[in-house]
Amino acid sequence: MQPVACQLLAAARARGHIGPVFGAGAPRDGVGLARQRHTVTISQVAEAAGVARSSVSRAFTRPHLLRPDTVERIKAAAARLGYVPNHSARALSTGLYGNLAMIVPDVANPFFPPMIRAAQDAADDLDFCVLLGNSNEDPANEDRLVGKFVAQTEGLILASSRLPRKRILDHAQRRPIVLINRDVEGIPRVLIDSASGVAQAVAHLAERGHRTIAYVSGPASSWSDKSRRAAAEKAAARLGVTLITLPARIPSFEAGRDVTDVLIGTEASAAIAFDDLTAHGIMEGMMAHDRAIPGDFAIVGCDDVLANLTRPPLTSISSRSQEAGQLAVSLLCELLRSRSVKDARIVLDTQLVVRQTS
Amino acid sequence: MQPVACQLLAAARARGHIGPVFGAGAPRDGVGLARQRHTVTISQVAEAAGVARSSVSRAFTRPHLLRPDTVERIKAAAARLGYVPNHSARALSTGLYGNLAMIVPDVANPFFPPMIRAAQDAADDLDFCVLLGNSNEDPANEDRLVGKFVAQTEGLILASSRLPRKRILDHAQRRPIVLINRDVEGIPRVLIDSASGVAQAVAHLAERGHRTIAYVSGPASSWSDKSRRAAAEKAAARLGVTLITLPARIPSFEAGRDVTDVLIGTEASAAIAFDDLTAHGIMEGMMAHDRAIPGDFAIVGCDDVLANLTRPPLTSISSRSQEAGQLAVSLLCELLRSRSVKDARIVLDTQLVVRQTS
DNA sequence: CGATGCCATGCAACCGGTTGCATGTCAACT
DNA sequence: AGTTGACATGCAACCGGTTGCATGGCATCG
Repeated sequence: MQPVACQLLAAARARGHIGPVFGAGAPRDGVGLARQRHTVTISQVAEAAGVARSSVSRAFTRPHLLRPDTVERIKAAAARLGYVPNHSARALSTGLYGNLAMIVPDVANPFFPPMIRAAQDAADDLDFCVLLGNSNEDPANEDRLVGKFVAQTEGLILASSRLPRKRILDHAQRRPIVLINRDVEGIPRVLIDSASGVAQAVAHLAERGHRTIAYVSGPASSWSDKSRRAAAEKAAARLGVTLITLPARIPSFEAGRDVTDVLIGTEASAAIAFDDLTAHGIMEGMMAHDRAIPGDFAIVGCDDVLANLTRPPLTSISSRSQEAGQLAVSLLCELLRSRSVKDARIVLDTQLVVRQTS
Repeated sequence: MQPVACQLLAAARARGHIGPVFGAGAPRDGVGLARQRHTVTISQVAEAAGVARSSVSRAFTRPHLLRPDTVERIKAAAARLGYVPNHSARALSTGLYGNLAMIVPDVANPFFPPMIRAAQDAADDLDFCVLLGNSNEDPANEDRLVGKFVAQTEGLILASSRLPRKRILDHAQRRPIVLINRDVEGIPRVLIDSASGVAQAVAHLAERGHRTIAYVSGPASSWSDKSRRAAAEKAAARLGVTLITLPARIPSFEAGRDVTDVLIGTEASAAIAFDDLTAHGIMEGMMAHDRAIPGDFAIVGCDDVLANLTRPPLTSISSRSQEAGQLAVSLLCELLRSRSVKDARIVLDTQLVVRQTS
């Protein structure tokens, strides 16, 4: 690392944890953030334009109440002075923040960025700002983030929430919440029903002659994982093939690679993984053990985030994460308008995308 | 799509664009967002605890000013009522928002998520919330987002900003700004110096006997692109190899694949691409034309976001996006503390990572 | 020409915390 | 016992917009 960088980081570390800058019950002594330099306020614009403060306010929020030339004059003065409305003041008096929050387990997991993007674009269309949180797959952390965000957002979107049901219900009582890939009755939710795709995958593998199939699972608290596993078991039972389940804690390339050793010791000749990352790890693991894919071992991923990136291209189950992100925002707005669509449950079904690993 | 989803989206569309909910100069008539249900305020806690409002405030922000048992009593009352401090009110009176904003060209471009995550984790440590923006590679949009965010953040991080220099300087005058991968004098910046890696790549390719090398460029307004191209030209000149440059507008798999047709018509036997996505597109394009990689054509990517995902694994130039994200936050905090580190310029050098496409 | 009413604007209270200053209490010290 | 001062708490102004109500001007109508 460059010396400057080191120095700065060291300085930051040394001082950084003096105390939080903000947050519920946080003392702010000794942090010494410089207060924002004096900004232009509505009063200064009023004075410059020779009108009352309220007229300036109206010029921006309800211009039809003022004479057009007055609006013009005020806006000109505002522009000249570089006036920007103070968000907090406005939020305080209107009770509206203009913010939404979105919390995901891991921003860097390729499943989420497209979803985040879609949600953000949708929010942006409605002129909301998006606060993004990263729970790091940790319920306690997720809970903390919700606490941080509720104080400045109209509502929250929790994607693949790892929170206990009870906590979600608690939070939902304070602020509108929409869930993605988590099924809690009474809370509006958008579910990507990978179960349908998983069932297709099992059928597909059975058809190719596989008699024992492994399901390599994901996070225990994940609704998606539960639903995928259940679908796999059900389909297997119906088709008379054996299904075994292997755990792979946090979904990642490494987790998949590590589980391969166990996988090789089983009867399974094919695996369905919780997600594409895990599947890819298994692919590499198998190849490292000189197993040909799909000749010796077939693999199906989930969420289809890698598509043709792998060699051979990975068979996977389509995900509709972008639609989910967008719908979650729509749903949240609906919820904000009328507190009535309480129990929406939108299900997006999925398809098996056959490529060359199966 | 499911009927429910359709219906909801239709409803959202129909109503959605009545007008923005918030924002500078946005009328809020007719939107009809329900005001947040009545929340517990400091006054209610004060009454419940039998103290003045100011004491409640102090119990949370400077408890050492109060007798311990009073603090206890107040906190108990607050907890019982479910009091949560109002973020806006606090921000209004202190002038501190506790928010940072980060704007990137494209959240879904795999280069950014790790950087976003690192920045977010760093901000979280300092108890800041992060507002995320997606400029969609569009300067006008980026400008608009800055405008939306300044009103509620202490400072902004612009990653790979596409804004004209002038605009950046303007914005920096209102709010502290830190840049990532954009070099504007007077604005603190963190630069991932891919030039060093690009030079290594050219040398590496020259050594393998390539006499003509193509540089497939990225966005014209990108600092990274300019610096990579310059480094490639300089290294080529020094080593006596010919360098040709081909444009590929927005970095993506498709752009890379599309440029292949042109590439094949040139003398080049190797290419360095603006990023890994483009490189991957070129790989596929070449394979579609029955060119072997690296036998017939060598390819080097940049940013190393795909690593061993491709077949054969892509030679690339390491990026240090996570460090960059983290450093940007440190730098911004530094800037907030003392308005003095005005002209920091942190450079992170990079390395060629040789895999199997070269 | 005076009454009527609409329209444009101003006034002042309010949103919910924070904070400088004033006040009151009590212990310690002369 | 009286003075001093530290400490705990209350009071009220303030942060910067928003908004219900009051006011004054002007055009319209009878």
